[in-house]
Amino acid sequence: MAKRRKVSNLLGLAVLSTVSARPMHPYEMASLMKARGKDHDMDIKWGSLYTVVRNLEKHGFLAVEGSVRDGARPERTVYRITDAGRDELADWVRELIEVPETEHRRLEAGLSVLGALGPDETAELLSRRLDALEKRIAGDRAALAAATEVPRVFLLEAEYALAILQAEADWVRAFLGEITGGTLEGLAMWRAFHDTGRVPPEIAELAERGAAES
Amino acid sequence: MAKRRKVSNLLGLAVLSTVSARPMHPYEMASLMKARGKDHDMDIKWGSLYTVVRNLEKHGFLAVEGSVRDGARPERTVYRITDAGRDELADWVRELIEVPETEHRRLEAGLSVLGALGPDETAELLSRRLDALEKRIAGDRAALAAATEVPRVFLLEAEYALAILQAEADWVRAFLGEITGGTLEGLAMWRAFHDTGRVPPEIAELAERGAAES
DNA sequence: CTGCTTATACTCGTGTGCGAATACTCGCGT
DNA sequence: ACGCGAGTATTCGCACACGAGTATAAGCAG
Repeated sequence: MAKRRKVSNLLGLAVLSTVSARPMHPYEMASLMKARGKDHDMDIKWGSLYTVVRNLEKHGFLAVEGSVRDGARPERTVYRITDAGRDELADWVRELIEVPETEHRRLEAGLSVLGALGPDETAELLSRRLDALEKRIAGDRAALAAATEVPRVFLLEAEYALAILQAEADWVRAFLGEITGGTLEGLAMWRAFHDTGRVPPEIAELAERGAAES
Repeated sequence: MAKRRKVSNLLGLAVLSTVSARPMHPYEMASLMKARGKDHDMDIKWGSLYTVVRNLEKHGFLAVEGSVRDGARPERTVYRITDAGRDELADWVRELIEVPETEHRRLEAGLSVLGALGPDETAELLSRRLDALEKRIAGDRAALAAATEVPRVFLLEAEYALAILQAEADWVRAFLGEITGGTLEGLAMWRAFHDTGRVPPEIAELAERGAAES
């Protein structure tokens, strides 16, 4: 059980990584993150940024370098990373890389309550999802291909995200095929349940047991 | 921009889906969810349960059916779903199925700050991750295969989760191969950066640009 | 040089997620 | 007949996330 982080918001990881280059003030961190596509994988919430920075400081991962007054601008507090901060950063990355998360995918949640929808509507929705997915995949793939001058080491996240997106699209396509093709086992039951609100009781019980794994 | 839900915690979705069968009190909902593998995809936080139920009630998706005193037990409040609740449930599922989420994967975050680790350590960590992933996949696959009496319609989430897990494992395996095989473009640079903390400045700039997609 | 927009830089307040504590009851072993 | 652990059912309170608001400065159009 990975010990709970003092600061658990992943924005904190991005902050640590960003200030590890040189001391800077919060707004600059955010700008830098935004400049590289960081906001793409992990969108930056302004409200959280300052809270997170303050917490990182409280736990000794950041220290106040000083504060700069630039003309009449509001005073900006400049932070630098501490040794503890570097350790935390490394340790955090290690955990993220080593331990496969128990992901909570939204589609998974949706699929688990599909009873609320009928098969026909589901098929319709899934086909829209598939369209969106395919557009996104095409766009991302093009962007990746266009970045020829950038060494691949810097594009790993994007490649990984693309692979997962692709797997999702494949799964959705296959499932959609089974609904429209009528080959899905239990399709009739699903339709009946949606129309009448009833499910054969012995089946209901099976469903309870069914998902209770390992 | 999918309109923000009044109650955004996905636990609320599970609650709505569970009480849609018949009125019940919060603890019973949780037990039911736990009984089917719901806690597997979406682990139930006791603290959140009562908050979420109260919020669902506040927004008119649940209504108090009454309260039952069973012997000397503390009084239990029984909730039933309202029409608005059924609408919300259906609408929510529609959104989850139709709209591909901007997922925030933890591995993605890790990969984006890999600079903090060297290639060798990364390879080591990834190979551990791969082991864990493969064990999990084997286990899930076996559980799925063992549930022959359960119609597939009830096992969709598990199948989907498995497909994604498999894609992750594949990607990790390929990436790991590139590190250990030395075929990863920019590997030398990565190693140099980790050892010396320096990166050729023109490359640094490229990296900034690189990830800034569409 | 005046008024508008956009960027800079941050603070505040609200809601809520959730760990931990509480308290009572039932069944089982001894 | 009694103590104890497991199950039942819920409350509390803190810390955190983050939307929305604030205020000033720079750029630029007319």
